[in-house]
Amino acid sequence: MTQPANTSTTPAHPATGVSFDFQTVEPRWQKAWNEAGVFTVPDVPPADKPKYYVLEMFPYPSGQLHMGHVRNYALGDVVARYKRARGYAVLHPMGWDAFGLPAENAARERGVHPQDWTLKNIAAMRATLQRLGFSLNWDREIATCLPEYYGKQQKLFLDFLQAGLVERRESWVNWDPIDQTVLANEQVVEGRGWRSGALIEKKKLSQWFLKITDFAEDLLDGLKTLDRWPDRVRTMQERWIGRSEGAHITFSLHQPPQGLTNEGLDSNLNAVEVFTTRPDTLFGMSFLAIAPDHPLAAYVAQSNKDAAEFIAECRRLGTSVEAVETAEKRGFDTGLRVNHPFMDKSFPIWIANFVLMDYGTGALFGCPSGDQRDLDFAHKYNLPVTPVVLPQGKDQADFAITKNAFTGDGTLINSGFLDGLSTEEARKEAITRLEELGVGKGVVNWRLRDWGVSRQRYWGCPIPVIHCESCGPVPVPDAQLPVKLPEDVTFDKPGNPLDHHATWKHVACPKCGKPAVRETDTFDTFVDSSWYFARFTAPHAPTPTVRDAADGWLAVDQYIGGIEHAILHLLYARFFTRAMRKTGHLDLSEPFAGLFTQGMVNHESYKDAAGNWLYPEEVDLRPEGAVKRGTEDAVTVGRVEKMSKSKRNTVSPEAIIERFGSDTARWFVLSDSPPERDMEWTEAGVSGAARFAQRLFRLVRTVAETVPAQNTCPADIASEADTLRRATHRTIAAVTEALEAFTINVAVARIHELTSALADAEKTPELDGIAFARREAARVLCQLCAPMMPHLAEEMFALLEPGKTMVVELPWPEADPSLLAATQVTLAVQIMGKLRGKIDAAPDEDSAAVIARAEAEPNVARLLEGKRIVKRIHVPNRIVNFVTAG
RNA sequence: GCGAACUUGGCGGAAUGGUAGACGCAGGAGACUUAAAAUCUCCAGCCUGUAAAGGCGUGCGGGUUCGAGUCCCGCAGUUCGCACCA
Repeated sequence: MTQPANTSTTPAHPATGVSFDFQTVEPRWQKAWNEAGVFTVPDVPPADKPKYYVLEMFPYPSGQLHMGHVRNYALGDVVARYKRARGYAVLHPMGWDAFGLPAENAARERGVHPQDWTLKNIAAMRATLQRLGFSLNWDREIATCLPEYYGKQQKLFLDFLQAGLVERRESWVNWDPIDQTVLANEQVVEGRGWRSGALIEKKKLSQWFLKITDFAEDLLDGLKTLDRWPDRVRTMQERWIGRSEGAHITFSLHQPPQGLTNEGLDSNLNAVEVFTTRPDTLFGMSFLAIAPDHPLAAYVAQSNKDAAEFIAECRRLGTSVEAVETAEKRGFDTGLRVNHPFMDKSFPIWIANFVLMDYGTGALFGCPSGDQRDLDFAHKYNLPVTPVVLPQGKDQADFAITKNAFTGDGTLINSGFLDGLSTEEARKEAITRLEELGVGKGVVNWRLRDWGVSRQRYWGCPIPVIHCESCGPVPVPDAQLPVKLPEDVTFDKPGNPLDHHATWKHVACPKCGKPAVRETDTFDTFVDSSWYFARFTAPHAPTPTVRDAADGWLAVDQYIGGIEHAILHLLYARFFTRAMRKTGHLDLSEPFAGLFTQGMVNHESYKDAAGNWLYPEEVDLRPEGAVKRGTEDAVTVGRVEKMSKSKRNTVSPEAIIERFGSDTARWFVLSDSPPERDMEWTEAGVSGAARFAQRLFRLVRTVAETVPAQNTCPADIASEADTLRRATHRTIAAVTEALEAFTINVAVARIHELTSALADAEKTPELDGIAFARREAARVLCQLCAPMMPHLAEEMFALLEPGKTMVVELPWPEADPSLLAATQVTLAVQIMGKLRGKIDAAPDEDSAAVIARAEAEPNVARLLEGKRIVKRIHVPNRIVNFVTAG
């Protein structure tokens, strides 16, 4: 569906006003691009071009595009337009991450149906994106909340189920006893439900899990191949997956505890299995700690009220790791004891609030001298501390552990048969001995847990399963897909509307035909975003993917989004890709070959005297201080922070486009700050960007109107013309390099420089060759700024070369290598590394001549007088450094 | 608490181990204008000095090097993530 480059026409009459009239010009070029179909690509990439898939993380349709989106999509559009100009077939689609809690909150708060709310938001945000002129394939738009998308997701889930990648098991959720609903971690504020204020409890529910741990090793190994990902993201994922080598150790119970009988005691409760990465410190043990959710804890609680009370308290902490780990370390002594595997000693079993049931075996042995948490715990409850690792260079006689545990490597002491061994040797020896005794073994443990995907919510993709009393959970047959969300739901009672829907829920079992009920849970919205990049390659196909399309376009060559997704979303998408390969939907492991994480858009915050937050448009910034517009009341300027509704420090993209135009908005978010870093939105900055756009437009228009066109460069040109030509070609090289390196702020700076050079040339319009050089510079400026300010670029180019092709159809300019070489270089002359003068030299000039000239430089010669030069260092074209003595 | 990163003029930032502060914003001086806006020209890290020049300077403290914003070690501050927000 792409159009040949020479068939499109440029609009007949570019703006004729005194300056760049963005309000009429921008929509006109958007129309011209669309009519020429320049951004449309086929489902299977064309054979005559290399393909390039650029994707920005799709937005959640919250209602309004915000500046963070503008920055994200402006960055992606620079890449898309640049790669297009470099001759690639570019896939650059857009969609909506349209399921999620905010739609349900809106339904409960304002009585609007989640679907209406979402679709309305999508329409508003799509309009803004289109106004911004991004080079998107709008014919590929998807929304995850439409059955066309989520029905295919249900198919994927059933295929995963078939392939053994899905399991049903119990797990803990945050339960709000008043609202009778499950809460997300973010809905739990200081241990209470955000709406009801009730103390929340952990509750166990049967839920669906995707077996991401099946791929733990592969997900870890795959990170090594992702050489176009930021190191920090790879490191974070590596830590998250968390491969650790250690041992499982079985501690047998010392004696049946008082008041407890073995009756009802599971055989594995006769012993406690722990995981440790430090079997070498086993002789330093002083207690054994189990998670509050450990089966043994539950067993103790049956007959011990205090234990039950302590466990209940721990449960009120909620399910987030952060809550558990920041809470004060507390424990409860069960009175039970375990035998030490190597020593004839027993140690107490504590229930401790910092032990996680989800990690390892939910139990650990405490070695206070070798672990800070264990040490703090030991001090609090008066448990003994035995040092077992002696740091290098310390003497055992005066080595003691007081406030700080020693976690490093050293030599084993107080450790029986391990004494004298290194930490590493002791680890191996301890495991060998445990295995010989049959009470332990060396294991690889993963921090990564399986992915619980069940959510007790309405506004999500229904999980396509039917529960039958006789058959158990039964997959919905393919022919009955998609399982559509019922639209006739109400949010007037607490809980999930699907759960109390009269008809939707009750169906016949597909297997036996008896009455059964649908699964009323829906998928975690991370599931939706785990495969959308693949769906974009064949967005309207009846199957989740079409292999020719997916194989042709994937992997995503450049993925762009916020650092906040560094772990979960990216890891889930990497897992889904593997699972989809296993089930035949895809044929690759790594979905995102290149990843770029952009920073946030921040803004100053403002407060009036009463402490109320003010919107930026309510404030006048004056040199003598900020005041409230209209009232002149003093305003306190707060810190620069992430734009947020609660602080009212937001700027609406719509308003900015209205005032300054899309190109200015785009140019500003790309200027100044490096894309990966946070940027500050300022009024002064955006008006500066607007001034530059107008200035560039005026300069190019002057060239178009006053400088005659010339096809070839005259043989003899004035040095001013040569200077401009060199600036032009250096800028092509520099901007190209900057765009390749994603340092777009540097590309912007180089374009500023060439603009100034073109302005300088206006002063000498009569010189030989200057006309050619000016037209060349103007044309190049159109092309170089086009990825950032595409409308302005088209408008200027239409003035410069009327009736020809659009910039969007021109190939990227090439720098002439003969114009890149410097004709003269300036070298710094240093004495002992301090700058003392400068000299000029020919490029790559002979060392001896350069050094002689440097030594003779007056200021250098003066300072060298009476000193002995011991070394002369010459770095060609850079510096000369004299090392002196005495 | 654990994990990851970031820190350079008044501000955003630039800088293959080689002239720190490119480019921009804000500021100052001047030109144009009846005036303002807009535009254009010039100045500008801090300290001493008329100048020439010199001293100091990339969060703080050490180290490697002829030479460190850049590499190494330690510290502080800020930001992000922590599995049911997306």
